[in-house]
Amino acid sequence: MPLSEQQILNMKVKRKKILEAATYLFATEGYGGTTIKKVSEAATVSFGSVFTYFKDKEELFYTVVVEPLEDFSKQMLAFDEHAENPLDELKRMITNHIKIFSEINHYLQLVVQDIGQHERFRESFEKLDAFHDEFRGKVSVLVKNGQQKGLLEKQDSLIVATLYTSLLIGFRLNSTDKRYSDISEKVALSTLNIFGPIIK
Amino acid sequence: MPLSEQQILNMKVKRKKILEAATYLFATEGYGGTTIKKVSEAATVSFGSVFTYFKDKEELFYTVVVEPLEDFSKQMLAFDEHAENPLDELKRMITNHIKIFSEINHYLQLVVQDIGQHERFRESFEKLDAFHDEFRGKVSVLVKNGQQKGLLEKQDSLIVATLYTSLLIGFRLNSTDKRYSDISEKVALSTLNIFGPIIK
Amino acid sequence: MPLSEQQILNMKVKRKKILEAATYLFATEGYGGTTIKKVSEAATVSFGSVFTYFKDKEELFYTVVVEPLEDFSKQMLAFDEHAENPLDELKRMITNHIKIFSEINHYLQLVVQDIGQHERFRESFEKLDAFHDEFRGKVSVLVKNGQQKGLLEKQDSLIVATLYTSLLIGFRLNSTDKRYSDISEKVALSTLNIFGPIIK
Amino acid sequence: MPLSEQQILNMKVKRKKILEAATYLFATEGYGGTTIKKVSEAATVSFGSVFTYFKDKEELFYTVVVEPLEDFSKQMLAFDEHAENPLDELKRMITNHIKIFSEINHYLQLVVQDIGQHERFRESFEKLDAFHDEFRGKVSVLVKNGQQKGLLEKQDSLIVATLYTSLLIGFRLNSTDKRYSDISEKVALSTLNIFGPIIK
DNA sequence: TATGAATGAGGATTCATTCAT
DNA sequence: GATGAATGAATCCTCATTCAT
Repeated sequence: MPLSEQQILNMKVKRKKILEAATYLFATEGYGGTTIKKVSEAATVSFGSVFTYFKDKEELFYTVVVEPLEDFSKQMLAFDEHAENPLDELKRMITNHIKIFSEINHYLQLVVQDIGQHERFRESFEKLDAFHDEFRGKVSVLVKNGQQKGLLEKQDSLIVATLYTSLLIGFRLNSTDKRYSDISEKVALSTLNIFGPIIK
Repeated sequence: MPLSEQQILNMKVKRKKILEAATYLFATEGYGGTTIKKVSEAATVSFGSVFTYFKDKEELFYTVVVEPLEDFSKQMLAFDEHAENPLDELKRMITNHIKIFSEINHYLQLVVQDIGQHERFRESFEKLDAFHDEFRGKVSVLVKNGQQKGLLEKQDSLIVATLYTSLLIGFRLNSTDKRYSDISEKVALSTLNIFGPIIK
Repeated sequence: MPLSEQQILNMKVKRKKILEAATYLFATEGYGGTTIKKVSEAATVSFGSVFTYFKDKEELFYTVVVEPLEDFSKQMLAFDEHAENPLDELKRMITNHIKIFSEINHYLQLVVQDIGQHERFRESFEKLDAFHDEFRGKVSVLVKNGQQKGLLEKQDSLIVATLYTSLLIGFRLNSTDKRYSDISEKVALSTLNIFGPIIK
Repeated sequence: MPLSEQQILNMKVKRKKILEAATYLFATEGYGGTTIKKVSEAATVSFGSVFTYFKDKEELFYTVVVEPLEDFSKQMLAFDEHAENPLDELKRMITNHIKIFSEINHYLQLVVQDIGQHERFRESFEKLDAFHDEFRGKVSVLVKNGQQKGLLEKQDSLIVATLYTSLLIGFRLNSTDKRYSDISEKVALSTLNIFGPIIK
């Protein structure tokens, strides 16, 4: 007797509630500071249910880090590195990225934790690392494109791409409480500078 | 019976060994993943000794975060925001900062953890935050100085200062394994761009 | 709506599969080491079904111990304690018993567990104990019979009967892996000695 | 600062109390039915102390099975398989073994559990098995010796030795409650029969 | 001050049992 | 009857902290 539509739906909702609670808690209290009991309470789910959906705490953490990555990755890579006008594309990209980052406060904390303790969270770290490489690579191509067209000054494009990621991450970490939106335009403009635009 | 010179020295050495071990462990395994036993073993110190030097785990963490801050702060603030030639000073400053950051891999992990979980580590976070404000403020003054002298393009100097910190932090986080030194010069040059130098 | 023939048959088959799986698991992994999930998987039956057939784990264990007892008892008592020729009867009996025991490896493990932990498994233990008494009694009568006919040397017949049971049990326990059949004839002969046959 | 004599003594006592409580509980309630809490209470020791002395439950079980083996083994092997008069030696041995077994009620339950679930308790089982082999081998030599001297009838000596062990184990299991001592002499005499003594 | 055994509260995990479908 | 998700009590184990030596 297979599960009914309704049951499957309920389960999906439940699973999502757990993941959301876990994301928040892992981010704000760390892996060790997060207990399954806290998660179950925050998700308004029974204690045992957490284990119905996730084998153990580690799998829960892994899922919380890796599962959003696909969607996040898609958003972050949504720019055209071969654009006719690389400078415009760059501006659009930056604005977009800042917007994306402004919405993933907790997730980013998780990511940073995972990176910092990559020995401990090896598997999920590898996924993150793979994405990071892909992302930097693509940004780097766009930068080269801009440089060849004489729109950006010559710099090591991979380094610049890395600095750009660094900036995105670091800025989000630095701005825990403040509202991004108020200043995002200014931020975007200043950020563009990192790429050394020749005519703005 | 007062302690002999030698004893006092031994105790200082021991305390330092504990702090070093704790820094490494807190950074790589997190607060929850770090146990006093691990610390004592990594420091080649008896289990009980850790409690001789630190009241409890929390105090150990606090110390590990806050104690290096004084020295770190001094190094980070060692630039002249009223320099005659702000652009040169900026270059000098960046190079210096990158060098400093290259040496504090583990400590920075700690800092990021502390910031991310500032609810949990309130006291130490406040110290970090205070330093951050001071630092940004001073950088911001230097930037304004440069702008007034027409050497830097006009931007919101506080935002730029924040981005600069973000970049320093983010870049260090991103470069877990690679050797900074190999690329630090290029990084410094690209980083300068953030400040919008008009003539380089 | 009464159940169809087929349904009733299916249920009997299912029940039996569960009992067989449970016998094996209780025997090899102990009561505590056996979980309902394992049983359901080994019986290729759904998790919930185990509870359809057995109220709880305890009832399952009880059934697994007690239900085979009736049949086992019948087989074990299938000898004539008033036989004309007690020595021949004894030989026949021993051979038969050894054969029976050779086929009940797992069940015997269960029995021994039950006996060893009789406090815990009081109810089933009582059934086992009752059978044991009956069995020893009947063997003892046969032995006395033989002694009176001058075919067996005088010994305490109940003690001998107890030793005989002990030997059957002990030998089965000792021979986990080896094939009984290869040596069963020799074993039977040597076992006979316990009864002190005067002319063999 | 090494532990004082007194402390070391206390620890030995504590360790022994735990082992005794564990032996009793494992024997009467099984591995799964025995909880660390029960053990600690029965040993009048704090819960945590059990883990100070034994890494985990499994190690506790292992120790409880294997540690007494050395002493037990020594006692059980204390007979001369090359004795001038094998029959006398056999009698002495049997009496001695019955006495030994009369004192190890709980331990034997443990052993039987270990054997029955040898898959689960592989390591300790191997130790038991090794002893069993040695024991049977030595008994077998004594039997052969007796047979060559015409004091015992010809039988497969290894099978007889196995039957003998079986009987010792089986009898102990069968006699949970009764006092051995009352009947041990009769038991010894009847047991001797297994070896087929020609003149008694 | 140094040491490491003692303690028990707290946390992860398991699992028998219930129950809605 | 059949199924398997939901539940939380019970269990193993860890570990910060205490304290006797």
